[in-house]
Amino acid sequence: MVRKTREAALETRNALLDTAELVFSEKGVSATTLADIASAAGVTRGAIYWHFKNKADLFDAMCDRVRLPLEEITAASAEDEVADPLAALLGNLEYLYHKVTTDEHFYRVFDVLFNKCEFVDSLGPIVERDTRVREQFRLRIQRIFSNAVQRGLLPADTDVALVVNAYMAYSKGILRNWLLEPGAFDLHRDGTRMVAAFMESLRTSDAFRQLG
Amino acid sequence: MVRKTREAALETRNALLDTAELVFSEKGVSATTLADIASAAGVTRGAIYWHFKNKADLFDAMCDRVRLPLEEITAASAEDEVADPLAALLGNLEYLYHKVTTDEHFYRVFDVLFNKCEFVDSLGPIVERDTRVREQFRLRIQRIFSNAVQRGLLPADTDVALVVNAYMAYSKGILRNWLLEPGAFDLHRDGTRMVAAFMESLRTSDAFRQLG
DNA sequence: GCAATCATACATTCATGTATGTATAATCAA
DNA sequence: TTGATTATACATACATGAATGTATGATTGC
Repeated sequence: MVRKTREAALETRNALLDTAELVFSEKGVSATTLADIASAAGVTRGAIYWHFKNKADLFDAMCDRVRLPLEEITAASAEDEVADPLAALLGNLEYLYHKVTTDEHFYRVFDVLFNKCEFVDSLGPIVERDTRVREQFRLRIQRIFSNAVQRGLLPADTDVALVVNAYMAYSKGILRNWLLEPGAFDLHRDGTRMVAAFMESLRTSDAFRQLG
Repeated sequence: MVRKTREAALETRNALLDTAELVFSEKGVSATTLADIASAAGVTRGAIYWHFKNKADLFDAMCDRVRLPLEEITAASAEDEVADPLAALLGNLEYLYHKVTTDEHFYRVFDVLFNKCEFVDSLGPIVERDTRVREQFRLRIQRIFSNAVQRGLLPADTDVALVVNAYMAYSKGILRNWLLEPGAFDLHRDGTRMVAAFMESLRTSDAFRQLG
């Protein structure tokens, strides 16, 4: 019983990635063996080694299925020309929160990335790319808030660097805590409320002004 | 060359825990072998198996050196009798941020706990206890904010549950992001500013009021 | 016929746990 | 005080299992 059509091969590849999400989420990345994934997917390790180089490569491919559509979304949001950059940023985040709550792939992959794997060099070039992605993300957020200051949406003496770090910590912390306890609150509704309050406080609170 | 005095034995035990912090932080918990820790500490695995049952037990003891003094601090803050519970909470968090930036043990253990280990059952009863600690923590935060509402420090229609989740996500996200990039901002100064702005926004923002 | 898509079999490495050895400190008897 | 005894604090050696990577085999589409 050996599948041969290219369609069927892609099917098993996707099934392997689906299963990897599940097993990684349950047992953690480093604790799961390739035999675990293979048996859970109803195949043997031979199938895995045919489609992927090793566990790191499989992990990488699993992340790509989430990262690629996510990059399209954030890239699609025209950053400089938009009238209200803060509202656009909040809208993007709201979409992410919505995606994580409704798309099981997003949910599991983020769960694995945040709580079920160790960000050390053993994962190969994954950590490096994550660092680069984070730098890109930081620059993008920085531009958005600077843009908001220039447009008068935020006070002129806003401490943009502080705001950027606060936003990254808050938005990520909300997602991360929800993944740990999905029943604690409604990520889409309440997460958006939290960040909306944060956006509001940028205008009202003196704590975000530059230190004299 | 075999040490024998109880003093020397405690010395090697502490040295093992110190080394475990370093190696765990560098290679991740599951990727480090007991031989790694032993050789880095200048002993053999025999020393580890004498002082600890296995890697999970060693990990547990490493966490205890941080958890125990931390519990003393939070327990020492009288919760119900304090005049301004929000200020006391902020003070506690500021102390934690201060500790993490100045005490290398706190820094490394939190780094390991947040970014260098997988919270799965393979760590034994550690995950269960972490869940219990989180529940206790949630209850404590809940009491603090409810107390603040009753004392009129926060609006009467404050959505306490939402505030609790927001505080936990924010305060933890700040710490976690700083651990990933310690150079991004000053945790003690800026982290406190961020949470102070959050506390302020609880009074001013409508987003934290209960939904009609 | 060949090449793709797996399954199977095998060799290697490696971490763990335990068993044993050993030298010294602590304890105690005389 | 001293010598013998015992438990301590490790080091060393060994057995086991398990995961990996690869090599090879088998089957089928093209």
